[in-house]
Amino acid sequence: MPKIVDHVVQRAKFAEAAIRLIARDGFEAMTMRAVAAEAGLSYGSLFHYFDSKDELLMQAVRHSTSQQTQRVNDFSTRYTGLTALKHLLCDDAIVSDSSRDDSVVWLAFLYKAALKESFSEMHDELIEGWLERIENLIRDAQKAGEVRADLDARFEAMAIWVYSAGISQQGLLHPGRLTPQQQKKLIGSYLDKLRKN
Amino acid sequence: MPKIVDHVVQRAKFAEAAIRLIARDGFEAMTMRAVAAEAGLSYGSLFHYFDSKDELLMQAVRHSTSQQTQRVNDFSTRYTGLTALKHLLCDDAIVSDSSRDDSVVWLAFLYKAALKESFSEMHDELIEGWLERIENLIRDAQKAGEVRADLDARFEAMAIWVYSAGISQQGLLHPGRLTPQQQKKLIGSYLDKLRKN
Amino acid sequence: MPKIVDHVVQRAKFAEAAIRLIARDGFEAMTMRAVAAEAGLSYGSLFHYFDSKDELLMQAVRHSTSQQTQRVNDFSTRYTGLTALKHLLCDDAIVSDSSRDDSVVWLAFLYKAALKESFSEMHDELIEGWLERIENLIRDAQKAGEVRADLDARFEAMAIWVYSAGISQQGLLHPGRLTPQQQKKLIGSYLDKLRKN
Amino acid sequence: MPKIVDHVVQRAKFAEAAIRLIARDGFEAMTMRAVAAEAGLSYGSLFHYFDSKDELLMQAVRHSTSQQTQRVNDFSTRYTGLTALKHLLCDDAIVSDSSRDDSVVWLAFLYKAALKESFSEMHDELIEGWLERIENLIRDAQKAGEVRADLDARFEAMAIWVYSAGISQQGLLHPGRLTPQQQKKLIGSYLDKLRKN
DNA sequence: TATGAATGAGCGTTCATTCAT
DNA sequence: AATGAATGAACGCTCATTCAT
Repeated sequence: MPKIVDHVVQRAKFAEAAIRLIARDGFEAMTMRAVAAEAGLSYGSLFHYFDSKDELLMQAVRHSTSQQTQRVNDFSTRYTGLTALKHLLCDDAIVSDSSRDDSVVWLAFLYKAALKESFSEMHDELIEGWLERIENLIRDAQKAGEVRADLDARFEAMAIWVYSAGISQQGLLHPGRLTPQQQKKLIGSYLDKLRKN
Repeated sequence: MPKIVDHVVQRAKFAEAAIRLIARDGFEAMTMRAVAAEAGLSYGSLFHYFDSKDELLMQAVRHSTSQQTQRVNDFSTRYTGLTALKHLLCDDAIVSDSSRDDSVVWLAFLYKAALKESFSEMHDELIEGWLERIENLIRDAQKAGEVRADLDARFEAMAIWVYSAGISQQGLLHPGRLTPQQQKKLIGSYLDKLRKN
Repeated sequence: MPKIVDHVVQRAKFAEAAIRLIARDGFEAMTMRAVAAEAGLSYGSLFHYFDSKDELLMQAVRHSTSQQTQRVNDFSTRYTGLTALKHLLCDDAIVSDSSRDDSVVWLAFLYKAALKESFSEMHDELIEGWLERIENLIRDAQKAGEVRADLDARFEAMAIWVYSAGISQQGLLHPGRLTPQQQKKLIGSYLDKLRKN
Repeated sequence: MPKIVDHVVQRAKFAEAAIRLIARDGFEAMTMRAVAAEAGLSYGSLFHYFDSKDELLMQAVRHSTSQQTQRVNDFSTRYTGLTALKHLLCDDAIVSDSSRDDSVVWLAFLYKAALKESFSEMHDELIEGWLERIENLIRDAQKAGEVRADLDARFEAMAIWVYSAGISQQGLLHPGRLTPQQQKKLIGSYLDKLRKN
């Protein structure tokens, strides 16, 4: 019988190592050798788990977004409507020290998505998931009377999404100018504009 | 004197070639040889005009933003206040086929700015210029009674900026989902929220 | 006892898989993993049956030549002298679609034999067997009065051998220019030159 | 002005180095680094002159065959008919120590030609040239009354070609069994069979 | 100044072989 | 015996940068 190993665990180790290295120097400057070393595993084994460097990036993105998703799900069970939306956006958009790594990985991924079909498709799917989630929360908030009923939920979801994408981007690039507090304020200010009266 | 003009012209040729190649395959995939070939100039001369590949990227960004600035200046002389702001944002944010190249270069630049001091500094300066411009237009609009006087112009400028950055990003990645029309609508919808009553 | 049969059967399975893969892309492009997959057996077990990739090639050659030998033996029991020789040569030299795989493996083996002692020795032994067989058939034919008695059987055997080696090689490389019919005609034409009057 | 170098000379240096290394260990075992070192030139420059390792092999084959062709041309101007043919074949087929390198390169090339279209095409063209040359010499010999007029020149050219290919192959693999003298004798013996009477 | 040849460190990836289970 | 995960040296190839002309 072969050595028994948990593929999921090994892939996660590599993905986490990749996230740290991408955050430090970018995806292109990250070498596969460095990933193996950072993960504390051998160079050769890296290629048992990932067919290519690009696939490793995809897994890194899945890893970091699934962690976010998990946190978001926690909020969803505790809050509803506009409050849930605020938590979702704050968790998603706000770039603090603790989430800087994920943000750089995300930016690397966006860059790839702008250039390569396979990444673009994955990006599409991820975004569609977020958009639906936001749209549904807006509808909930409309039903609960928190948000003006005349707004088009889909359109507002898109607006909220691009807004938080912008905040995330600028928060990453200018942590001094756009502190977490300011990011929260921007989001709060935007959501207030949706409120009934 | 004519030599200096030549120098500027050559740099512009290289910058334009770089923009096309970055838009096609990304900055890392762009080779210096390919830039020279695309520009129709010799390989060796490229290094007379740019000390490094990174410097060429910076010049490409300067080239593409200066063209935008020029267009924006045209609007500024013809319009004022909220109308000028709308033109500025539409020109800056909206990603159509014709501006896709510039948008990819900008994304490559953002990615670098997230990782490398020298790019980050340049990004800072560029953004600061845009922010001031937006802030001043908001103040003008407030003076003209177009925009509510109780709003903090600086804060709203920041909000507008991140919003348009998000639109630009998503417009690049999802030209199908976020068409130029929808981008305009998003901007218009946002500016409307600033209007008095 | 049944274990030994199994052993032989497994080796044959691997050898046949190797033959198919070598014929497709060459020995160097053939990976041990691919052999195991093609054979439908596990990767690790391959190394229980063969100490190295080179040994697998040797076994592949043995496998394909032993099949030829078997066919040749059939002819030997049914025919004698020049007729047997003709059958032997046609079976050995002629490259049809069905024997292309074996021919590529043989070429890979020749190439190795030109470079590596261990392969060269094996090649020597195989050739020596063929040469003796041919020589004996020529002698038989001489005794039977089919072939001129003044010819040196050993020398003619060598000539026949290199001739058929050349046909085999060119038949493999130019199936269009050197069809099975033409190959047969070349062999027939040559053997005719040995005939008494 | 750039450094002035003779591309043809540089390519020849690399090709000769490649020929020596292929003859020693085979094409697959030959590394590009070793070629550069053997040629006394830098590793990087190798790729200015050859886009790939396969292209280097092609050039090595062209280099070694063009040398042969040159020698053959010398014979052609000095001899005619059967005598010229004998010189052509002896030069082409006979594997002595001095031509062993070329023969191994040729075998490596044959192996590639059996597997890869681009090599196969090049092989085709080379062979066609040789076949025509042989055919013409046979016709000349027929006109001169040296060779029986009833023979099909094209068919006999093919026969001679495969015969000499076989001799070359076996001469390479068994220099002990098939010495240059024996090779000459085989060729002479074959040509005698074509002679009138 | 202009040119393109030269350089070599460094990359992603491969893969025969080993070995723990 | 059987399995497939682990290993790491080695490969072809790239390319920014340097430099001789």
